[in-house]
Amino acid sequence: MSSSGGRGAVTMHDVAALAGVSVKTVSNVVNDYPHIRPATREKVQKAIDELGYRMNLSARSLRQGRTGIIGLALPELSLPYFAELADSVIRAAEARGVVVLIEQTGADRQHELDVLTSDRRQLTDGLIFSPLELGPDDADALKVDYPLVVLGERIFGGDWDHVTMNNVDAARAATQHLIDQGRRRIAVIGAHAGETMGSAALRVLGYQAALAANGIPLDPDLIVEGGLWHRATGAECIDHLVGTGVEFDAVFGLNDALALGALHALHARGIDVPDTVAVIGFDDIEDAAYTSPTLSSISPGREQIAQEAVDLLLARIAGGDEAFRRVIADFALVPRESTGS
Amino acid sequence: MSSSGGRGAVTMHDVAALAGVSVKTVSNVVNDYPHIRPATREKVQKAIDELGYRMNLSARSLRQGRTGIIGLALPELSLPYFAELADSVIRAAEARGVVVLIEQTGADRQHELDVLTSDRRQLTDGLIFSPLELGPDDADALKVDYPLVVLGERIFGGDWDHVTMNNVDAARAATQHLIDQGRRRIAVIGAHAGETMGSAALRVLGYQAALAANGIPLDPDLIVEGGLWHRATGAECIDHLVGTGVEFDAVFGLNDALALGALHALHARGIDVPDTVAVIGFDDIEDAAYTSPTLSSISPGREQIAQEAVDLLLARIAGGDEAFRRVIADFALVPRESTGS
DNA sequence: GGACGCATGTGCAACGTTGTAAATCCTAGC
DNA sequence: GCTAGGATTTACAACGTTGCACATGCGTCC
Repeated sequence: MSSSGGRGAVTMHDVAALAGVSVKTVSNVVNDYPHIRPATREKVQKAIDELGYRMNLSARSLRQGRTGIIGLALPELSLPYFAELADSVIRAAEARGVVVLIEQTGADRQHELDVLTSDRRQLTDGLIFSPLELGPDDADALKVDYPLVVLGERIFGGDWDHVTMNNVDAARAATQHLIDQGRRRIAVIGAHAGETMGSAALRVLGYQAALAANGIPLDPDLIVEGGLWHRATGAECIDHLVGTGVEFDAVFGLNDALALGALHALHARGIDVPDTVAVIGFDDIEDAAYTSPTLSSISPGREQIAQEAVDLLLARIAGGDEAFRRVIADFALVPRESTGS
Repeated sequence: MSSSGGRGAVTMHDVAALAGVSVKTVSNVVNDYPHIRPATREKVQKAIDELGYRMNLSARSLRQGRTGIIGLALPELSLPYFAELADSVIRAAEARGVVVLIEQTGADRQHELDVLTSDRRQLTDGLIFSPLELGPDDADALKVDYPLVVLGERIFGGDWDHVTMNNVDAARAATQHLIDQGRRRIAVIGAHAGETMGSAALRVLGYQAALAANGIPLDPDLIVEGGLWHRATGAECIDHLVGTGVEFDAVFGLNDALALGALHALHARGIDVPDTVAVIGFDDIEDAAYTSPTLSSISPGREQIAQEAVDLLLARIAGGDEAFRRVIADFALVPRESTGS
């Protein structure tokens, strides 16, 4: 009856007493120590089952200096890309026997800094960190004394493991796709002025490279600023573009949320997608396949990113090799209706 | 320089030694024990700062029997409703000084049962559980010996706290809204045959009530089954409806994902929304405001649900009152373009 | 026949913190 | 100056587990 749970205080001592062995033997059984006679193992297992024993993880953590918890710090779960990323990270972690503590930074720089030194780091064996606001100037803050894996592009070349994607090439592919459809006046929305690093800057770089490779002149009026990559921002960018009267026949949203906001705003103004304006996004969130029209996008290999990140972190936690690694995930162009496919 | 972090082993003993007090005094300072001389407190604080001391939370947990972590079990984060719910729960928890461990059940019954008895329950002080597949027969499994707050409708009247919404009334309001727009052939998508409990059954009940109240006959052909409430299912439901040739001028998606899938499928078939077919969803996910056309929905008071759930759980963890409570969150109709607003 | 070596099981201490109860310090009251 | 009584501080044990070093048991090799 007593069920399990933990509150109810059945410890290794109880199991040991019932099985007639020492506490340490129970510990050995639980931890799959190899040298145990089958009979003993069975006896102990029976006692465990009978009492509904569950390991006290706090005690184990105290003793081992490990919690079996990894942290995942990201901007916010209500952004679909990060929700899907979290989903993948949790699955990957579960497959490897650890659990995930999620912290939201709200894309606030101070909050991102805080997360690195929070008391909670003491509760996790390591951190997978996806910063949005930290820049090269904050590199020092990332020199932490616990295992850290950084996702994304904001800060290069520090002493930590890094999982990223080739933003430049991916953005170039997205832009090239628009060009292949015959578009020449391609707007980019969500740019971050003044940044030379980070996803925004790199993706704009890829955009420029594609234009250059096709001999299309760069029109600064087609590059629209947009701080937060939310749907609302995407809509505002379109409003801005239309407001300035600049001509455009395609929109490259630096992420899908921006592109979705753009779709929305274009639709509201009666501008046909893709006939009048083609739209492509970046991230390939689940939504992209269900909008009207469906949204072309760049699939960033989210699953791969999540798994690599967890693997790198666990390797770092386990100790061993010293070299910090950079993993670059694969991307793929996913053409859909919004670019006429 | 040594920064903080925790790996690096500075304990209360170190602080005590540096400050020239006992370990317990350090503990007292850290825990804001009232009777400490200001001079002592200052001395200790200085030592703490100097050494960059951080409390070892595993040790504290072991000693106190509490971890400061609460669990949140939900189907999957890639479903926008649950991502947004998780966002709200994490915020609410943070405001109250606890952190959240998320477990995904994948909407699998066995996985939902496992989560209740998992070793991880030992790591959390309590659980907020949003089951999708458990039914009344599983009520016994929910009789656990740790603090539990159940979200949603699947299982009523057990010995646990419950945060829910009035699904029947909300569904009735959604249906009534469609009727108010002059619709009479209203399809429902995502129904679960044979269930008498759970969101699906209750929302269908509200749908039926609205029809009855307006003297509209119930046509079973307009009630379309749909197990998983994903976008893909919503699209399939529309395909099914169209396939059977049954006439309809409105669709009530039992959640927004279904409704979004329906919008998609209707668009693909060239059926105009809302002129030919009006569509309403349920959950009011962020997406609903950005689709084309924007999606009318029922806002379930997600923020309120999250806060109440965390508050109930923390109250239960703190002990105290014995009576199990049921909180019913408010809902609101949010009319948008998809119903002609 | 004795010793060696591996398989198996055990006792003890320690992980870092906090509850308890008791020690010590002060200040006011006489 | 002396003492009661609250304010402060402290020593000790215990939370449940595991690493370590060691004890025991047993088959095998010379």
